[in-house]
Amino acid sequence: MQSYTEENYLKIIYHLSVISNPVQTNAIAEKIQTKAASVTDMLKKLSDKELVDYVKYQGVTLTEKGKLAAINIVRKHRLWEVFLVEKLNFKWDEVHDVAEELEHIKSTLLIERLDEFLEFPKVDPHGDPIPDQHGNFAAISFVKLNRLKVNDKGTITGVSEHSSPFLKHLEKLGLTLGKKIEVSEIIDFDGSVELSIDGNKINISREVAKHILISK
Amino acid sequence: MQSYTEENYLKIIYHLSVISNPVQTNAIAEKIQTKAASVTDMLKKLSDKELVDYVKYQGVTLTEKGKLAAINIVRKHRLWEVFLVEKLNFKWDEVHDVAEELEHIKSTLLIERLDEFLEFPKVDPHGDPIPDQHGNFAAISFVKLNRLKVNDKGTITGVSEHSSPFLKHLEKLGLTLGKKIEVSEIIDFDGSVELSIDGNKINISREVAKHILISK
DNA sequence: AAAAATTTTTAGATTTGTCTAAACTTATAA
DNA sequence: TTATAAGTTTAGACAAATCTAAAAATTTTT
Repeated sequence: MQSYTEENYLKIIYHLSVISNPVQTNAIAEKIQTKAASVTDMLKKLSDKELVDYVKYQGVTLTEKGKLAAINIVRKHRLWEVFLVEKLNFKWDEVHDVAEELEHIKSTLLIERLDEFLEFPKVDPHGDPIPDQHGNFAAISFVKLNRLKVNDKGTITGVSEHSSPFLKHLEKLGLTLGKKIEVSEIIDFDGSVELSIDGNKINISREVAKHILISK
Repeated sequence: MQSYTEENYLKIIYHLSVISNPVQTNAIAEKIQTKAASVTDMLKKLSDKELVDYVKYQGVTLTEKGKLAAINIVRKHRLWEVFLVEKLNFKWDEVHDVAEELEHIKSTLLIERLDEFLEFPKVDPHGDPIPDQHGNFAAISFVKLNRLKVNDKGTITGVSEHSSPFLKHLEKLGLTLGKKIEVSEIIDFDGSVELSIDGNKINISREVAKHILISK
């Protein structure tokens, strides 16, 4: 069994390893809001427990065991987010911190019953896929909104940025999951994108477009 | 704000202080599964934070601030228990350990929304009252089943023992919350009680009867 | 390929909560 | 009222997770 802190490290390493593998000490330190020296200490510990493969100065990779543990935490986090939004009327920008705590509750029965109660959701309120008990994800295909061409259509199915200000901004613009959009113009000057949504036209910056995931 | 451990101490002191006040070091040590020396250390810390009044060798009492903190944890514990039983189909003997973890999740919004979602329950699955946001309990009156006389009638409204074996035993006998019972005989020899319940007659030991709470 | 910059690790200290063993208080009994 | 027992506290140590400062390794630049 892992401690609360160990679980957080595993989860962060998991998320970072999607971007680049092996994961660097400093990258972990930044995400976990701690110092590189503390990360080194923890990596040794996780390595002793065979949750990560760690080579001094070279970074870490999750072992199969570590990866399973990490995915399990991600599963719990995302199920709790669904619960908060669907059952307790939280907004999608309010769920992260609470789910961050709830994800560490240790009870297999609890999480399986919660999954059932929520009717086995496949994605969380940000469109991220929820792995099943065995750690398998349903394949979800999407493109970033900034990659679309003029006249391309699609549905908003996710976001790649989870900060509250960003999510509130999208909410205000009506850019929520499930909404259908069409690209009406791409402004050369700044790369910003003009969209049709709900019959209106709105302009969003390239920076915002980058973090909106679209499926056909 | 209190740590996870501090919260546990406050909760235990609260429960013990109902039985005898001030609360003794050893009583806490036993409940919290630790050594008296560790308790002494923690009492000093809680005293520094003005959560308890602590006099060396004399025991502790919760301050108003400590009592509010403790009741808030009890509130969260009991609301989560209701959630587990009502929404996730946990049995009443399965909820304690999970609620023990859930009670430490820090989010006022979460707990107020949960309360609303559960439609403001007044009691938990064991019949214990759930304090409101301000720490007020609804008055619940009851007598212990072993105090009833022959022909006395009443409804099971609570239990004063929360162990899984005890609760499973009651469940097997059909002695669950809300059930109406009538005392048909009290056996002098061992103090055991014969009850009518659902048209059947059953015999329960005095020890079991002591922990069943009855209201008229 | 040596110098400079960046990244990472080590060494030693700190905090929280725990422990054992010994010392001290209070309560009980002879 | 002294002796004994029970309960509590102190002193000193330890494990987990963190930190700072300095040393070491790696990468980048010149």
